[in-house]
Amino acid sequence: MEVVKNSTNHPGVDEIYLRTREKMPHVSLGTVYRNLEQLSEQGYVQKLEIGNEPKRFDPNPAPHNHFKCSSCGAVEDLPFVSIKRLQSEFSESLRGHRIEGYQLTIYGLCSRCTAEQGFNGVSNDTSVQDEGKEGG
Amino acid sequence: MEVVKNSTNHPGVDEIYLRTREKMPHVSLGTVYRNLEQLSEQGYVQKLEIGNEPKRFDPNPAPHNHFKCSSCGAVEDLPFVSIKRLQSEFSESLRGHRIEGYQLTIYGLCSRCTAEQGFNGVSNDTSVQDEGKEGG
DNA sequence: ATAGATGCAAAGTCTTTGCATTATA
DNA sequence: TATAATGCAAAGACTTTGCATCTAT
Repeated sequence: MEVVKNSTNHPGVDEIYLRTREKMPHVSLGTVYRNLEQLSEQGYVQKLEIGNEPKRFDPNPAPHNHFKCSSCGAVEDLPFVSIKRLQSEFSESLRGHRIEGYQLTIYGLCSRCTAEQGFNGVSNDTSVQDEGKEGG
Repeated sequence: MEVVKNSTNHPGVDEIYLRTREKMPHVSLGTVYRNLEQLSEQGYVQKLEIGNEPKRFDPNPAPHNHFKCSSCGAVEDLPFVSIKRLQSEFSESLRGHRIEGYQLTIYGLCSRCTAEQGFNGVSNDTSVQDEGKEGG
């Protein structure tokens, strides 16, 4: 089972199921769910919950962040940001709280989709919307 | 319908359904889902997708972040962080990407639960785990 | 033989949808 | 009357679970 997750990017259960069946043609969905759950509990893989999409699994169990392309759907890894830094960002709001972790997903177009859609060649440092705009 | 969301914190569909029924005893779940969907599309409320929990709705439609208490389940609001700042954090990884938005949820114990559980009186600036530890 | 893993399908949770009915302009 | 919203229940997507069977010790 573990080989399946080590071989791909951020597959969903359905993809893992199909890939597993290529090697074990009569494996069942239930088994895939059960094993994936177990593997993530044991820290071999990381369960990803992005929006309300079906779960994905990340072969990298270390905490890190993600970028989700809203065009092609690809999920990329982003580095982990120090919780201390995060906390200083929200120090007023989080006074008295005990922070255990966080989940950050940035949405947008990946570099390939950005290029394809040809937004006047904008790139990372000019394409950012002004904050407070894109939520409404 | 809108009064329901303005009256509470971050209710789930089930809670909104129950509250609505107090005033409109024969409203149906389907109607609640339909109207909530519509209200969030129109920007009156904000749809919240935290982990793989059932959807919640936030009366505040402006983009902002959230803190989820892993003990009592409460969801608190956190201020919005400039996308520009976020981006500078990940400038290397996001080169060429077009950023549209992000979703950040911090997990932990809210101040009430922290106090109740009495973790040696730790507070916001000493309770943080060292980064890279809490994920496994 | 025993303990655990698996296949299969049923069940569960949350959400969406079809359609006749009801309310509103 | 025409248009849109609603109730109700069925259906849908994703996930979990029960149980008999199979595997490995």
